[in-house]
Amino acid sequence: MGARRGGARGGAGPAGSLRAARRGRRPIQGGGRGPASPARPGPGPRPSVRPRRCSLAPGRPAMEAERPPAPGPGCGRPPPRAAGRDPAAAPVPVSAPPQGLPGGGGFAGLEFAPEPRAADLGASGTWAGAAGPPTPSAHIPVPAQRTPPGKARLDEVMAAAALTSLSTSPLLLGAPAAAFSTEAGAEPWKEVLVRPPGSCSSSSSGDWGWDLASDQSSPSTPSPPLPLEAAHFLFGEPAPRKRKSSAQVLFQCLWKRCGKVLSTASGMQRHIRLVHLGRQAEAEQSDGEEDFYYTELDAGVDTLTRGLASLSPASPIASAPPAFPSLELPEPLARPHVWHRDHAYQGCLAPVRLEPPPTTVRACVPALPTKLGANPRKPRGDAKKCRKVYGMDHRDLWCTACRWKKACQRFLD
DNA sequence: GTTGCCGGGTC
DNA sequence: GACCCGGCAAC
Repeated sequence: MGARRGGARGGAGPAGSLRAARRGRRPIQGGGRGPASPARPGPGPRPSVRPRRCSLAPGRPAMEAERPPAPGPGCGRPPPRAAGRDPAAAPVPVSAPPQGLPGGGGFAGLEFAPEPRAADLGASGTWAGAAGPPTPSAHIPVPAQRTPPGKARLDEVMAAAALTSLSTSPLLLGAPAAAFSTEAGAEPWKEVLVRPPGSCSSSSSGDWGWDLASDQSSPSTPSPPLPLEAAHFLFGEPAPRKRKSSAQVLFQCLWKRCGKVLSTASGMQRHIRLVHLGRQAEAEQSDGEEDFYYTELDAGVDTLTRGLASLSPASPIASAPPAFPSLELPEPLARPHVWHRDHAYQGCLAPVRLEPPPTTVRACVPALPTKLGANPRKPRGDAKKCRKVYGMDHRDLWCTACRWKKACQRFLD
């Protein structure tokens, strides 16, 4: 390290030479400093905005590795991996798992994936019974042997109930099948998240939501489709993990006594703008600086998630959310990760998400009264930073702020 | 010793 | 404003 610095500035002789030294270091910026910075696009001018890969989950694999076994009696299906090795399921052909949803968790533990694909499954004969065609069950062909015999009935009933409720849900009726297709090349979350910034202006088309706070007082609100997650809350069940690929990102308003949940960031911003900021929808271009307080409730679990409990009390973020009215998400779902776009560093915001360019989505709470000045220096976050995650060797993967030795913008605390 | 990042400098 | 880094404090 010292050597590096020495080269940089230590020999600072006359300004000219120093400047020359710096110039010489320029190409380094990408990583010349480190031993490797292979993938630099070119010697051209430094791009102000660099293509960023999705860094949602630097540690994701680990996360998946430690995914807990499917809990409880609700669905006694063993995890897919185990299924392959289960001697009882030995005769199952290799092509078996349509259940091969990674993580096996399915949507809130309800394994409806097989249902829309019943035809395919039938063709490939992958039903665990394997003895014959899918059983002419009342509603859906539930894999019989996947569960202990005693629980099969319960599963069937639950699956039927779930599907019944699902089939009546406007959301799901309207949702493309891709939303629940497995891999199929479709990444449904993209469709949800990567919406053209302007597209949200066309009425309230895609934005459904409900107001947690006002629900109790304003019965006129059309009851939204009950998300499975919510169903699990209501029923007091621990919500199993959602499938990652279908991770449904919700956005919850953090304004006091609001708690509104919307499905899109743009919708949430519009909600905040209209309801809380009192702006008209067209005002989004107004000053380019707006404060939104909302958090993302994401079923996708990543290592950045630490839950609300782990927020340091000194953290402004911790004090930001006024209240989560009644929404007590199980830890893996409550994702305090909030968006922050920083003008200065073009800090990475979580990739893959498009937001109205001129607005600033903030996690910090400049407008709310906070204990300012208590700590001149921000307490060090315990999140992994770019340096730690990517290492010095991949400095070009760091967020800009990290490269500039500023507060990391990618792994917010 | 390492790491995050503030403060301040250069361009 | 973008970029960079010395140096400090937290770990």
